Amino acid sequence: MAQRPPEVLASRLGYLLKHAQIRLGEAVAAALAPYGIDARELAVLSLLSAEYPLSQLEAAGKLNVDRTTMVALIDGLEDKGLVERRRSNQDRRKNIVELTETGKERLRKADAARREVDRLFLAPLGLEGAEQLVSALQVLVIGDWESAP
Amino acid sequence: MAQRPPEVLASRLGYLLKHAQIRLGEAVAAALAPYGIDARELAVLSLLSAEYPLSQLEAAGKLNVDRTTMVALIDGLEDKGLVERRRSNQDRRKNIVELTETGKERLRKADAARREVDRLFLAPLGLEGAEQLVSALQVLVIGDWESAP
DNA sequence: TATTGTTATACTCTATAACTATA
DNA sequence: TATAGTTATAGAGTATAACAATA
Repeated sequence: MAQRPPEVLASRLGYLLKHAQIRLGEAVAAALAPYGIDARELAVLSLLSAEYPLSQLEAAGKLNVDRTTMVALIDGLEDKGLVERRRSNQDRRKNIVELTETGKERLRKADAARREVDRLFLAPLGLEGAEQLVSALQVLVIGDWESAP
Repeated sequence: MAQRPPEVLASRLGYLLKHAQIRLGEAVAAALAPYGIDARELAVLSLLSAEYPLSQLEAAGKLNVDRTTMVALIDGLEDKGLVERRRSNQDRRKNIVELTETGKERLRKADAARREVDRLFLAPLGLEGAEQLVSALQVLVIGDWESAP
């Protein structure tokens, strides 16, 4: 297990963000394990479910992963029976990726588990504090895009 | 450059923490480049400056890096003339790592640059919002240790 | 010619195992 | 026997380059 954070580092934004992410990541990984997927695969399923239809390259762009990485990601999800590739009729170079029925069901359950992890993770802040934290992070991460659409 | 975040992901804590870290990390890397060190090397210098004396293994433990990784890290800092190894007299297996005068000076300037990046990064939140965010992250990351000393 | 998906390859980062010296 | 530092090696993860199919 990790040691108590050194005081010099404990006030640095980078350190705090990194370790918050590490701890949340461990909790999410544990919560998702029973569903046989990891956090990134869940993100792929969520994206494909929300924005249809997406080709592999379009999904890769939105998730900020390389297209070669996306091939392996979709391979994995397809092996698990959660998504299917089909050729686009509009552009036969593109693979439209869609969730199977199994994939939709898995997404529903796994995402509920993830939301519960988020809730427990933020619990020490109280309801209001948790909402403030999420809002602040949204300003920092998404705020830029408001002005550059 | 990255695309605007997909709406399904923009409310997820993991996504927000990850991307906040990515953006801050890019800004910090750019700000530190003139000083010839990266964020982790700065963390090593800060730690060695704050807690003296530390052996390589002790420093590795506090920074949560493998001892073999620490060897390479110290090698790099030593090549740059920022730290020096010396055998501990109490236990000749241990390398005490200490900052050189150049290292102290570099730390001072580079850490000022890092603090300025943090300040600018948090500026959209206002002073109070920035303080609230840091406090909330400290509760999430450090809070646990209060009860387990 | 350019783009999409794919494969093979190379690269980066970190961890594991084995060795030396010290305890 | 165990620990600290080191080195060499292996592994995971990702990116780069080249290729086939399609536009």
